[in-house]
Amino acid sequence: MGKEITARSEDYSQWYIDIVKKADLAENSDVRGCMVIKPYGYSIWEKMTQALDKMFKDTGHVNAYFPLFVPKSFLAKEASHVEGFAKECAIVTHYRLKNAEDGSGIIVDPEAKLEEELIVRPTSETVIWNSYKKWIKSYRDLPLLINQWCNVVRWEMRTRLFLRTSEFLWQEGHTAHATSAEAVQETRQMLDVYADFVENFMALPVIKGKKSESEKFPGAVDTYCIEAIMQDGKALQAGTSHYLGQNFAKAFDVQFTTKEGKLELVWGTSWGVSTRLIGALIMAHSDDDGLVLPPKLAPIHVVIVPIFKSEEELNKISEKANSLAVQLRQQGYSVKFDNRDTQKPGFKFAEYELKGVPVRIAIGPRDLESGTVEVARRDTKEKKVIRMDEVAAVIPQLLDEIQANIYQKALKFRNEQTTSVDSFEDFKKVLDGKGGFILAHWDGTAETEAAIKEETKATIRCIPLDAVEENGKCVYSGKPSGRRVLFARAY
RNA sequence: CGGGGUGUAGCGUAGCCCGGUAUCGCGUCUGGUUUGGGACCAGAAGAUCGUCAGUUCGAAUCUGGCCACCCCGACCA
Repeated sequence: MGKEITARSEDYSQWYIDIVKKADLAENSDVRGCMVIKPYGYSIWEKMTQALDKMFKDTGHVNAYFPLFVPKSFLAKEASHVEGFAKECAIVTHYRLKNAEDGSGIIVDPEAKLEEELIVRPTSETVIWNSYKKWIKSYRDLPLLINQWCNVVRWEMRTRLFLRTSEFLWQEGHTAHATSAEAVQETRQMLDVYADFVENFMALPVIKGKKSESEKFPGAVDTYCIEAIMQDGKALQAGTSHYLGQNFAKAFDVQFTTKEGKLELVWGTSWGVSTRLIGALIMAHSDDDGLVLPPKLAPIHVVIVPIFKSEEELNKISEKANSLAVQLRQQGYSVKFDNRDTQKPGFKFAEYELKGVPVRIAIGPRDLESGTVEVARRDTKEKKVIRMDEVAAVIPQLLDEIQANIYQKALKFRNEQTTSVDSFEDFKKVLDGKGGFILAHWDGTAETEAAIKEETKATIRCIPLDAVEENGKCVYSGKPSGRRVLFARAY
């Protein structure tokens, strides 16, 4: 770890990059704005995708795959959608290279210009709704509940590992329904699925809410989101679920025949989460010794580190370690026995702490004599010696405890970092002081929202779904407001 | 695209003001001693100093062009 750089220091962003690199999760690619996700980082993504995919299937969705390329004309069909993405598109204009006539190397063959340019998908609404037009004819074809795991490209000006890269991995659900009510319900259901995942797997509390008009997804009628808080007090949008109304059905002319024989436009939703969640996981839980992974997403639950002087000693320890590993694996845990003789135990301890492995078991000569092991937990750094025959019973309990503890710690932090303010003075004071979430009254206008953003860099993260109705005055304009909304500076 | 900055070994850097073929740390390799919290000692390998041109007997250092990257803004999961 950097000497003076800590989870709360001003150089938080450097601290974050340090953790990503030292835990061996990812690195910047030589390709502009792109990221190489290394095996350990990818294994965390796999844990996430497995859990999410199961949740999607459990709510009736199926997976499919649609093309990477979006014809320019598709994108243009929904006016606000193009407008929203136009500034960050990668565009394919040619389909062939050739040797330059002057021998200067390989060039784009000017004769191989595409009739119509292809956009590398920034999101797939348009390609998918183009298919839906062909697939949906009758009420019997609805609802259509499809998810796709893929990569998308958004040509961002400035990028940051996991949080914002030109290309990223994600999941995008696209559904079509016969009624508005059903589509709204789907939108809300998937928001709940995301909140459930982030809270129960990532151990990160979130606030569910609705985006303001200016923050909503281009092409959506309503955008719902979950907002989490990071250790530096900034907010991070962890997932979004959009109610599309009939916007894309109109744009792609997707109509169905109702039971009554009438022709109607279908109602849509879309929802997604990305590899950004890995960034959230790091920024929410890591400490100055590295990553802290919640057990439910840890690629390795338990690492066993032998402490030995001779090969003979290692053999004796291996026997015990392997039998422990077998027991734990039978219970469904992922166990690594690190018997390398090229690194010392102290080095291994530090390395697995960097990687956030929740539980470490050390076995040395002393333990062989007394029939014990040393168990250390990553979240609190506590160590205790237990009998070897207790391991199979103690570890599952300990992992559950760690999962719960990490969540509680994050929840406590979130609560401490949430402040209600009633004046713009306090608003600015809190923002520049402790930061975090601010609950304040807002008059509901885009002008006020923009003015606050201009003056403070804080944005309306969401209008919380559980906001209590209370009469108040907008902190900026003094006009009446019926509820508090959530402000913060955000990633 | 505006404002600022930086390019020196696999990584991080010193040297640049005031020209004389490059410093230190990490890592790597070899040998030995070590091994219950990131080992130590000794040795070795590894850099046409981003790039092109200019000034000069001589350029990492001075001058100019180009390229790349980073930071701050605008944009964003």
